Amino acid sequence: MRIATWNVNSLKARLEKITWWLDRAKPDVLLMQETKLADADVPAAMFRQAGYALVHHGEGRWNGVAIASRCGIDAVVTNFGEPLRSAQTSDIGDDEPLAEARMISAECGGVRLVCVYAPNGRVIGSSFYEAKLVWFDRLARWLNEAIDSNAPVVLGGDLNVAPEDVDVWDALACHGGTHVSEREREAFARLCRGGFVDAYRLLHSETGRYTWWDYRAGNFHKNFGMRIDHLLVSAPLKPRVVWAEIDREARKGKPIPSDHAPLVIDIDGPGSPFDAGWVSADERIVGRRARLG
DNA sequence: ATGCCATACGTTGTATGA
Repeated sequence: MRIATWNVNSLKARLEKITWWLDRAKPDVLLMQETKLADADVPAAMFRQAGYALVHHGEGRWNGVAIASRCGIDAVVTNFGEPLRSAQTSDIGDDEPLAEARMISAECGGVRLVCVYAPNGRVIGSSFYEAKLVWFDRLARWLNEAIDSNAPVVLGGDLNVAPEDVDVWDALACHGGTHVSEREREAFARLCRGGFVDAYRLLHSETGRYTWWDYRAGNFHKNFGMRIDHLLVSAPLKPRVVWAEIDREARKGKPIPSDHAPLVIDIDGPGSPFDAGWVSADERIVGRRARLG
């Protein structure tokens, strides 16, 4: 079983790229974030033609999460099982980050998938940063209450946290910003203490592997990125993960790609092979010298 | 990176992203 996650940065703008990628990587389940669509506007026909059922949880302009599956979709949960209330709703408290479409979950082929898009945080110490941490609290609470960690579960998506310094291109340059702060990393670590393990790091110890690169300043070409998209697996799945890769090829070329690349894992057996397009360690060093020089 | 690119919404600009 092949499971993938991809922040598509607009499902509408990425239709052609996604169609290409479904045929390329042939995932059984694809978790998507930043669809930027209302539920009524999802391109269900495209996914159906490609052989996938689609469930979506969106609000329109921002955020939006979806799961495409070709091995069934059952028991769908959105927004931690609560109604999506707008920020204008008067009874919503500061500790109730329910106004944004950032979570959808479903059971596909015997695995419970939890697809999330964590808030960005913007600036450390800002209200957005605090809201990000509150959102992680809410996620941890829902996992604790609603999820059996002794069952096969995959928690995946854009978590907007680089768990370790090796997960960013330059730890010094990133220091003081969001995605790498102690409190954000603690929120990530708490998920792992709750029984989940970072499936990519199970199989890859190398540095220089990222899932996001800024569109600007040639950052992709220089491999100045961050590993902020993750697939965390519950304990029963840990010994069943046989392969993991970040598809750097999907971040290239025309039409314009998302600024994130898909992350893929195979459970039990290998899926359809593809070349993820990673350069050698030596080439990465050349890129680094070019910046420092 | 100080927002250099990209998205949506909407209209000659604003909000957001990580």
